[in-house]
Amino acid sequence: MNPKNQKPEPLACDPMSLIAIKDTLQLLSGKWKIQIAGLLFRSGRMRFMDLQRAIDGIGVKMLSRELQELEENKIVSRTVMDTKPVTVEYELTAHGRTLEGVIVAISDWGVTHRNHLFKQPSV
Amino acid sequence: MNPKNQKPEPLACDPMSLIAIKDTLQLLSGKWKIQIAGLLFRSGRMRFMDLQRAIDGIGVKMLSRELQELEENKIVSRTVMDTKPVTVEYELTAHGRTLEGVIVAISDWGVTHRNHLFKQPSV
DNA sequence: GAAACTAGTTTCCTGAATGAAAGTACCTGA
DNA sequence: TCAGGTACTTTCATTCAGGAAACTAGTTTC
Repeated sequence: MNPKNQKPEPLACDPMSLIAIKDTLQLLSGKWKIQIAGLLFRSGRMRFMDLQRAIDGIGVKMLSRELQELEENKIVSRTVMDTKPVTVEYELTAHGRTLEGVIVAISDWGVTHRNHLFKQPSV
Repeated sequence: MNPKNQKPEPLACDPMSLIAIKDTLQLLSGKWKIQIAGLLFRSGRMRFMDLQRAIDGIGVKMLSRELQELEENKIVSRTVMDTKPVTVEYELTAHGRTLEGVIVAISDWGVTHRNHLFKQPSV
């Protein structure tokens, strides 16, 4: 009945913190969400096109989609401005701003350990 | 010559911190690396099968591959023990332990904001 | 009326990520 | 010698993330 290969029961020790990590990662999944949040954290409100210009390599589709998901999860708020032509501004919600610790930790680690990254490149 | 759709030049303001975020995320990319690092951070040395048992849902292939990538990037060390049958132990390197801030920030945020997660579920 | 700006959505496509299962290899105890 | 444990690797299949380009839609400027 048991297949030959390993299919272990999870250990009783599945610590809360592992589940918490999983939750957070799921919320911030994808290539761009943390970058978007980090940018909004530093820059405050930003418009759609400015976000695209600031985030190297992102296309409109992914930006649109990631913003939608962040909005659904109350990380980012979306405000349609009464301008001609309409512009839309995005910013972190109060809840989104609680990600400060995560954003700063990730950013700081990247800065500090740049030399060590990716098998210690010749940079 | 310019296609009709938007393909903006990146803004001059492409802050160091955004690049740093990108770097860190690339290093920790994939579904499992941060979970693995978080587990090793809490538990110290662990063997292959114990890691699999502790991480809900991971299969042998992914565990093997993620560990290899973490090892290549000097986050995790791999030690073959002189036992019968051979066992292999993994632990964070000194460099891997500098991820503490990242791991703790992500874990803490998940714990604190569990109620807010995923559109404020009925949990 | 054509071009260009705003902010998207939709369609189509590709490559990467992931997973299940089987195979490799070695050793131990019944 | 056969089941079962260790630790993987390989193969095959599938799903999904991501990207390019076209398209919608309203407004403004030339």
